[in-house]
Amino acid sequence: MSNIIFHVDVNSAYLSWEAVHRLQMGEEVDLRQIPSVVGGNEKSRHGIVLAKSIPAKKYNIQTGETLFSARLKCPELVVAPPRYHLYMKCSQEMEKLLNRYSPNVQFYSIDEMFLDYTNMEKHFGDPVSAAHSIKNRIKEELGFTVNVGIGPNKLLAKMASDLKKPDRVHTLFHEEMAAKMWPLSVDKLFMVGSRTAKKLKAKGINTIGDLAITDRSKLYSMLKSHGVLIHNYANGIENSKVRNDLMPVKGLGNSSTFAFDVCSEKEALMLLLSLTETVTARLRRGDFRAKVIKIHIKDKDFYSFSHQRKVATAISSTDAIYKVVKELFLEIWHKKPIRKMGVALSDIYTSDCEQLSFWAEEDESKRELDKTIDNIRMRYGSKAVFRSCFLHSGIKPLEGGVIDSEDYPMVSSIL
DNA sequence: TCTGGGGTCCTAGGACCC
DNA sequence: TCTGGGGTCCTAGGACCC
Repeated sequence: MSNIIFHVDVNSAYLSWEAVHRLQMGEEVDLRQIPSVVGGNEKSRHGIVLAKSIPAKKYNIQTGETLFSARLKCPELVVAPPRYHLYMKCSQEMEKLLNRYSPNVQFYSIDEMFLDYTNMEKHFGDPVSAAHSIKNRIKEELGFTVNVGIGPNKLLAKMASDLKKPDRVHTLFHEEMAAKMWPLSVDKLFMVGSRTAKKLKAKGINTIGDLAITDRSKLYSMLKSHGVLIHNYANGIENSKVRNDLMPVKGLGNSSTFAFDVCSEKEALMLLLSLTETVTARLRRGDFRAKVIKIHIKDKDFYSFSHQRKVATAISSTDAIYKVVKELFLEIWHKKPIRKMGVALSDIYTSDCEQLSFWAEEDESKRELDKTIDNIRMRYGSKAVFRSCFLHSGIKPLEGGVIDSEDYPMVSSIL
């Protein structure tokens, strides 16, 4: 008995959601019909394309490129600032709608979901009809279009949803691979990015079909385990389950690109403290502790480097983690102006299975204080309490995280 | 007014142990 | 005397995804 998996992919997600919202707000022009993008704030150095309309795509505007370069391609380009909270809401509404078609819906990303349609025919008909029903209901009830890909596993369903866009249903079963997937350029395959594609093409492997018939041992010697993975994918082999439970947290981090390069140690440390506050609050919110603390820095020339340390006991307090963050920073920073910094935590443990240790108690009183502060922030807002060192510093006490358009980070100088 | 943020997984190489 | 081999753990960096 074979599985039927759907992959639902919102067409130009951020841009579609922005367009729908603006129409609802009474705006006349539909962003989807004109060359437009959702893009970050250039003054705060977040000026990249986050999503593009289909007319913008005709100008060869790419997701991730700078707004500066996008405007060179299309001077009349309309740029809309992002509204992440709105997009989260749209995503949740779509998930709710999909849950009416199957109890097993996996939230894969803000704009992509898998739905296990196996054994659902008796309720909603054959897969293609059900997919059309889903697609059309999303359009009618929520106002945006999606592609639905249907396949025997998640990989082929995802590849199917990526075929022709927008507002389409495609199937991609094993017997259809030769016609629908193998002629595509190898970089269209999930998990073949630009680096791998370049290596493959250098060896004359240009299409997914070429990859499918390449000798596995050759791919292994070229790309190690990743070579075997993409060889399987090129042949439609993938068997992970659609899972609607939450994935266990492996690590979490927050980073920020600053509006100005940071040159002083004092300012850098304050920003790191601010990032530490943000990420540790998230850690504690999940009732987690971490053993590995990592910082990463991107300097003014875009050169990136990182430094990490594993501590003996899993910790979660702002102070204990910041102490390590500070050490790490002082060990690697060589005075070069900083564009971006991040703090990331991994090797995560849940508090309930804590191995009690003599040293863990050091963190206990701090943790109580943090808990109190976390609760105040949750109840009265993130600005209700903050460390006095941030007062008049020009630095946000909680740096990092997604930034909505009305909430620009403003880091000038502490002097 | 040029280049985001949040993730996961893998590998190379060094330290260290027996 | 002149250079093992296996194993684990750790760090830094890089690949990929959205």
